[in-house]
Amino acid sequence: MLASRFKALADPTRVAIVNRLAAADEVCVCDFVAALDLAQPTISHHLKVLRDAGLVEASRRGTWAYYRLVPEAVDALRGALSAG
Amino acid sequence: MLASRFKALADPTRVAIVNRLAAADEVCVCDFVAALDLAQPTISHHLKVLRDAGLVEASRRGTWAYYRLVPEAVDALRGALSAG
DNA sequence: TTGATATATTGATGAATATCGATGAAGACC
DNA sequence: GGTCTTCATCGATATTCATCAATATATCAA
Repeated sequence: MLASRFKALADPTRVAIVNRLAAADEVCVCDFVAALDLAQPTISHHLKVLRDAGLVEASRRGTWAYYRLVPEAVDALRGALSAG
Repeated sequence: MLASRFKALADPTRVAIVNRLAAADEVCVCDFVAALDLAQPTISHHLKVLRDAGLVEASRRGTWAYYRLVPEAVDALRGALSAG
């Protein structure tokens, strides 16, 4: 659905995550934990919400997990805000 | 804030309201009540959420209230989904 | 195998939210 | 004035959500 994707952005922490991902291609989870002032499980929870919404995807390389935006999903949201 | 505007869209009913407003310039509250299958106070509540978020504004003409989108606010959301 | 580090999941709790019925406020019409 | 219609607000309730502590999983190194 569309609202479930907007719902994934209905939180300051998750907007901050998406902003960082829009700026840099890939971001490590550890960077989010360092940058946002929240416990690690909380960050992990927010990343899961964004993953479940299809807005981001993750790849694991060694011990680290890297997240990036899913451009089509972001485009879909942009489109929903346009007339038509 | 930005997330509070996304939060205003984090509900199917409110996405439907915004969709209708994007299609027609102005929509009467009574039309929302007729179209969406919810009680009138519930519609009124959702319209207030959108008003508080600055996404829509209302004008009263006689007994009826007409709602329309605030283009700048919608543009701000679109912009937040773009890089930069 | 043992230990250390990086993420994810689970469980609990307090706060926020969607919904409705009842009520209030304000205009239109007799 | 009195009544009807339209919309907003209030009060109550059930559900959802953000957060953390504790624990689990996974990878690497020694």
